[in-house]
Amino acid sequence: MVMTCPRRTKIEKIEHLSSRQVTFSKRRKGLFNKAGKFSVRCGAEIAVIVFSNTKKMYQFSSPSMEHILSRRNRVMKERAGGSVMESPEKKSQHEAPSLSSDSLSAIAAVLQEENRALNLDGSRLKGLELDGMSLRELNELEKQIREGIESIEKRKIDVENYYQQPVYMLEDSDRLDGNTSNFFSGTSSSAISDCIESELSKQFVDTCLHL
Amino acid sequence: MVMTCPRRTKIEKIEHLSSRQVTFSKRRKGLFNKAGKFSVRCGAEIAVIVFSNTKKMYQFSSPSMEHILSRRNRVMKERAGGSVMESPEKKSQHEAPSLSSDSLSAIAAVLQEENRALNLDGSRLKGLELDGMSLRELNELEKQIREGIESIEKRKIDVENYYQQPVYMLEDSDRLDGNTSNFFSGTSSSAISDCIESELSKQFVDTCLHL
DNA sequence: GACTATGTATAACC
DNA sequence: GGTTATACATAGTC
Repeated sequence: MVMTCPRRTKIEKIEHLSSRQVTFSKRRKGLFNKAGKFSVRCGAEIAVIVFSNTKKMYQFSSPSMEHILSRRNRVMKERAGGSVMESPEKKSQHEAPSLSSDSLSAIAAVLQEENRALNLDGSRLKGLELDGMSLRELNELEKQIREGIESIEKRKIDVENYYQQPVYMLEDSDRLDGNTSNFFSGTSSSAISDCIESELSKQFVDTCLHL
Repeated sequence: MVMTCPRRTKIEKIEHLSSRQVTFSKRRKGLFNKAGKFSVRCGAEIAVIVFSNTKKMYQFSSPSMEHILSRRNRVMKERAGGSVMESPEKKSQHEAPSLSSDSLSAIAAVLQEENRALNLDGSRLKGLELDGMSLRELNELEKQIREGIESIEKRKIDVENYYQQPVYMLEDSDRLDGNTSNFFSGTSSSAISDCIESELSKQFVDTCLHL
């Protein structure tokens, strides 16, 4: 019988390199596992990004990483907008100032990155570019797609009924449809797109950029 | 003496709303705490982003979130660049010429529109924003999605077989397991994006965005 | 990489 | 929000 145990309560960097590396692997696995259970059990969306000492990157996310990061971008943009417009006169919008070349290029760059992410998301929903996805991610993707099919089938029935029914049924049909998009209500483009639309100040652009 | 215990091994969504919310808080705290200790003990950089059912966002990160996300962007960028079949000349690119404000606005506008379209595409593949689609279009969409599922199922089988490979494959398998998307097929969105990519790459993407 | 003694997280109760 | 019985994670050893 061996005296094997984690007796240390001290949270400090592990000195010995090799044992630090093995601990890294174990804890990473544990953390990702915990994150996964958390997301399932609480219906939450979770993303975890880890960089090891050896510069290697690992990531876990419950829906896709791109999805969560873009959702975060949206939130950050809202917050930035809220805090920037904190002045009492926030209703009185300034005349949209033209953006500097720097801001524009920054925006273009971010848009480009968002495009890349959106493209990847879209491709994967079509079953393309699946390289590098874990089994877990694939299952998640498949689940999402199957939910999508259900919505589409429902919608098809609605549309069929629409053709077969007098006009006064239209409203109900639309209501039903409105309920269909329950989870992602705010699917209006992206944070950065909005950014351009409202032509916000350079200050805000900088906020956007600290993704 | 009460029989209080977490006897459930089943990992499924908690039914009751209020208990799900309290569990969310507890688990979130636990996860963040664990992430923090992990980062200290292993000298790793960690970022965690959580969205609750109630749409609230929480985040934890060991250095700053911005630092980690920008580091991730850099990695993704490298991977995308690495897997793209680059023409030999492409390495010796021209000195990025600075673009006029006007051209940048135009580029941004195009990107924005592209973004909008991509967003809509993605949403529809998820069964959202189906308003205004004809029956024929819906059928087309469904067909595409079903093809996607087939690819994914095939891919899942591949990945499963991958896991069953002998030990010498383990290193790669571990990377897959860690959800590390090791190679990103860097298919740029479109001709326009490609064009912009070359124009912007050095000057803006690298400099401004730290991609 | 498996084992296991011990530490830690947490689900149901108050 | 505190407590506690149990499930789970993990550090050290083989």
